[in-house]
Amino acid sequence: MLNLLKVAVFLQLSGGEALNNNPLKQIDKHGFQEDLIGWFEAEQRDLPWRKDKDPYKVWVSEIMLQQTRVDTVIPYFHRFIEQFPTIKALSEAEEDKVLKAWEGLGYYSRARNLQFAVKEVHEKYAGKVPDNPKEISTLKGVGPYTAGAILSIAYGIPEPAVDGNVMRVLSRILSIWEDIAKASTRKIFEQAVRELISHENPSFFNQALMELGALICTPTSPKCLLCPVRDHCHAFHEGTTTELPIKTKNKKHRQVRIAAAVFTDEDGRVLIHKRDESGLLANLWEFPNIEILLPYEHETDQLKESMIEGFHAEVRVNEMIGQIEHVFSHLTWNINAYKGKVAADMKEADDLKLVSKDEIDQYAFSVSHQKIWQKFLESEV
DNA sequence: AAGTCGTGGTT
DNA sequence: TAACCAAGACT
Repeated sequence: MLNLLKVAVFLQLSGGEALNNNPLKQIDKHGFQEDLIGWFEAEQRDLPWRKDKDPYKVWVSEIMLQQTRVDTVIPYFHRFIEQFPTIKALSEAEEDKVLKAWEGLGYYSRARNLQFAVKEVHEKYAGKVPDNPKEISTLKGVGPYTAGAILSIAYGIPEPAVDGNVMRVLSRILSIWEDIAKASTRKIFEQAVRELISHENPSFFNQALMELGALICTPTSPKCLLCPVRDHCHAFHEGTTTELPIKTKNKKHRQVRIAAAVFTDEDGRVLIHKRDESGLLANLWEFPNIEILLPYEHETDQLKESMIEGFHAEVRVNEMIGQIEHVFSHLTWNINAYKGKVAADMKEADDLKLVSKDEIDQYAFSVSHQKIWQKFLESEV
């Protein structure tokens, strides 16, 4: 017999109005769950973090996947788990090794927060990842999404895991016109998931919503004709799939002018500097550089002066080796890269080293500084 | 609430 | 090609 029980999904909209003043969305909850999970069982991608339910591996994958594409994460995940296979292994690793394993993946505080939290699990929780919302949410780097993802996927606990996919998919299915760019909107979708989630298989339910968003219910040109739950989709029936979700656009970011130099000594060793422990590219290595303020004059002199003030390093700045544009999320670096010379007897420190060219690849650099190094190598040919 | 925090792929 | 986007968290 068909189960045509309709379940009212009450949405607590922003503004705190009473529930019965809000739009009421009706959906065949069990039919939706079956269609969604059935599709996921048949069509899910074979991904390395889906081979078992090890909470540590689920955790690592979820951190890596934050704002990062699956195809990008896969090779990083393989290498990371090979190098740090357990909570104990990551707990005991040097931070520089962890950052090196994360090199190129971006959002580097994720790596440091992950290791910090893993140490806490190792010491405070005897190496067992917490299996409840309260404790797991206290871990550094584990926010509402990641907490729900680990709890549901690794432990089968019916907690919402609302990411951008889930908000896009459910905004269409339930016809929710709230602005998903607002932080407060996530709660509306969490409440919707709490009412819709399968208690028999919360893991597949959550993963299926995200998989559907990645493969079918895409931001542009959703493949509605292939969608396993289009019969349940309000936007499909109303013809509004291309209008949802509502997402206000962000304003354009600022430009920052940078002068950087690869300084070598008489032995060909290269001067590198470790960045501050907070802020942009925290604790990564870099080639000495400064931000150039208006009126953009004498930048090589400014760089030389700052090397003396900052490091007591006497340097000479020579020819430009390249101009690099590097785009971050919220700003763009316009880098003028030079090469130069530094005295071999310069005083080194924990955050300032002279290393041979062959040793460079042992240090973790951002992609922006890898581009500078590339220009230097080209200039040496 | 809004800005910070990376990178590479897509449109 | 410039803008947008991708399994967010932190301040």
